[in-house]
Amino acid sequence: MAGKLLENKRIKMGRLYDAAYELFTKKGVHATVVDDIVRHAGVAKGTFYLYCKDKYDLVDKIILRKTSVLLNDTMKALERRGREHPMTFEQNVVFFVDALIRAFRNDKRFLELFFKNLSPSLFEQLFRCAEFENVRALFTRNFMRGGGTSEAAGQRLYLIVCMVGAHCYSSMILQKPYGFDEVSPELYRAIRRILTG
Amino acid sequence: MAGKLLENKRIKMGRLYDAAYELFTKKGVHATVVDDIVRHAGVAKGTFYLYCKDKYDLVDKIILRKTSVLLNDTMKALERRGREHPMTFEQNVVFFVDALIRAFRNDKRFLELFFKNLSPSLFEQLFRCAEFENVRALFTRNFMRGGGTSEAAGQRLYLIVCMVGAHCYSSMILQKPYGFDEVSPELYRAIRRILTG
Amino acid sequence: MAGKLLENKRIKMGRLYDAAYELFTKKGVHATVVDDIVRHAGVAKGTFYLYCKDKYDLVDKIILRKTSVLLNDTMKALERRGREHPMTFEQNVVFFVDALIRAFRNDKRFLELFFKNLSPSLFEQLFRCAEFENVRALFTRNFMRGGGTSEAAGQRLYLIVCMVGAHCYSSMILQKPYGFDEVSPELYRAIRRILTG
Amino acid sequence: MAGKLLENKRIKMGRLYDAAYELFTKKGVHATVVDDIVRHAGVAKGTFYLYCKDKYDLVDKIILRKTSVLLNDTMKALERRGREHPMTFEQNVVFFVDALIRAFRNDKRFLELFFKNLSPSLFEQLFRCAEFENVRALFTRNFMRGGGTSEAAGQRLYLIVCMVGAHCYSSMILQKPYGFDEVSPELYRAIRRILTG
DNA sequence: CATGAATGAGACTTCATTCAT
DNA sequence: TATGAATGAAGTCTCATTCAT
Repeated sequence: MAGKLLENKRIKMGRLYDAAYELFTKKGVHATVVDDIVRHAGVAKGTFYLYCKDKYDLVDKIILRKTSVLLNDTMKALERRGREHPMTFEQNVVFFVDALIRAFRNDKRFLELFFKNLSPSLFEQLFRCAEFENVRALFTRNFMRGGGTSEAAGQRLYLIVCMVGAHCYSSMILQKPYGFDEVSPELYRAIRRILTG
Repeated sequence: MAGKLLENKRIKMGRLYDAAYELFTKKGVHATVVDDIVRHAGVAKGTFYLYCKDKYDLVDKIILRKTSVLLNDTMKALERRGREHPMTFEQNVVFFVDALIRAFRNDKRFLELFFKNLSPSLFEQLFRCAEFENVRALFTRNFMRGGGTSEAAGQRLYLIVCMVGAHCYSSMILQKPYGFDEVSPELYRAIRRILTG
Repeated sequence: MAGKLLENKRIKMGRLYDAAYELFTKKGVHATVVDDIVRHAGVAKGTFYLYCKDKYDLVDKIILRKTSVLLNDTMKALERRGREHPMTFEQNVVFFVDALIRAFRNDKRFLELFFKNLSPSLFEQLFRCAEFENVRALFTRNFMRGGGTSEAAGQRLYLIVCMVGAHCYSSMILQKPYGFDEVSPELYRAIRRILTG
Repeated sequence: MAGKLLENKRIKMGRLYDAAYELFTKKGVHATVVDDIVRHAGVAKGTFYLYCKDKYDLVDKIILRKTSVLLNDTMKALERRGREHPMTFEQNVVFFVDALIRAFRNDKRFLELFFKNLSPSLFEQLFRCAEFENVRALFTRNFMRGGGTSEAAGQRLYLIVCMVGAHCYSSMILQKPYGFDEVSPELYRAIRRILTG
């Protein structure tokens, strides 16, 4: 019995997530009204509030889930690759950055949703999630093998993520002042220069 | 006469800008309603729509004006300083980055307003404004003196701005994963590494 | 259960209709604001828009309903009367005209609301409604018994309605150039002259 | 000097009348905003209120002027015709009705403006205007020559005007339930039947 | 007289949220 | 749990009218 109810609940949530994701990325969060979401999800309006505090809570939940999956997939790919060809820290970072860039290119609407809705509370949750912790641990381990400190590892990775993230957003969403590919040589050069020496 | 009317118009606009800026940065754009703005500005609601298409138009106008002023001030300071102590490209960039960081630190709420409301159309306008053009021209000139190409100059400066901007936002607004000062040594190191070699 | 909800819905609609009718006829449509209507009906503003597209949609709905009821009542009275005393076509028309005039006299404000808000779309709906069809059918039947064509029946009835309607409006609302009763002898004479011969 | 100023005033008024007439008949009175009128007339908004109490006052003025001109022209034509071929009362009425119908057919938008904006105050003014008085006097004179009373003359003419006016409005504007021409034979028959016997 | 920027009441509408069923 | 009608605060925007210039 309980299993059936729980299953039902998962289905409803899933329908809400999918409908909301579709609408948020297509029309933006502000322009998407709860009515749209429940109509597309095929549930009643009251049901929405059974599962989410409000519309913005749902945005956070969606970003969090999507991001976890993205990080997890990338980590798995990184490990698979690492087992076949042992990689340096630098190679690791480049592989990781490439994976993120590819993910964003394939889903620019998610890129936009992500950056437009970063809030302290969401950021907080992101940093607490297990997937993120795994990523950080891996890079720190690798970096320290090369003689660096754990702090430097984290910070350099962080600065690179800042640079790459902002560049993705700027070039893919705002489409100014450079196209993404145009800057690629200088971007990879900058990444290497930050990591080495 | 006409002078008085024009003066009056400038005053009204100014009051609207100031009130809106105060409210947008304090409560956020979404939570600020036009009624608040006009009440604080001491003008009638109709007057608001005499000057702006809507609330979001006013956000853009405010960011545009604030940014122009910021760039302009920084340029002037840079020139003043340059006349006293001739500087290399690297020193120029560091001076400029410092000025922006300082501005953001002094007004974190503007930092937040800025990054939360970057839209393609606003970005477009920013890049067309004269102040921005001046900045780009100066750096390109300086960089080329050191033997680099105009393209490399623009792109490196752009990547640095991406990195610094995202770091400011992340550390000052989201306050994760690092505090601003904590990362400073690595940040300046990264800037130098990107610019040189 | 559903019955209770449906019942509730009918009550809300009814309260809106009654409040709006009262206000429209008292202050005019233009001067009646939706806020007034919902305040008098004791429902929320949102509820108003649950039932009507806008204020003018409600005007149409009210006129349509009132008119249907009026026609229906008159038809029933006509039939009752006809069963007791078989009537000629002419007597039928006079009976009908009398009923309409009496209705308008008793509710001059409805008369005004009706004529001030006749629009092509409302007229269209009026002509499609079942009650109207019944009236037309009855008269045509009666008229043809006297040897006339269906076309002549409809058109003569129509011209009489034009004359009587305009006279009611003119004399009762505009109160110029004649009072209603003053013209009555000539009016009934004109009706008989149009119908006969 | 004074002449020049007066002349100027007449020009302004004329421009306002023309612009307003155009807009009122094209978009309706409600949808026409004072801004539209003054923009089309090429005068300032304040000027509008120098000449009219408000928008509805201007509607009345326009209808009054147009109607006077229409009545006047028709009277003149009637007299011209009467001098050539002496006419009976019945011929007079038919000539007059024909002229009105023709005028409405040529300018259906005026027909609509006229009937949608008949108000007690406007009606009052219409009946006081000299042109209207002339029409009434002429018909009464003619009718009394045939032995009728002045009252009957006025009332029969009035009932005919009611019938014809309502029929024009209904057939030309609402376009229901009959087209204008369809009913013409019955209409003229009804007019004759009302007038004679 | 002429102007048009400023006014501000108030129009219409939306939509997140609640709650009786 | 699930529903969806009802809510009403809050939203954006209009436009007739005024008044300082």
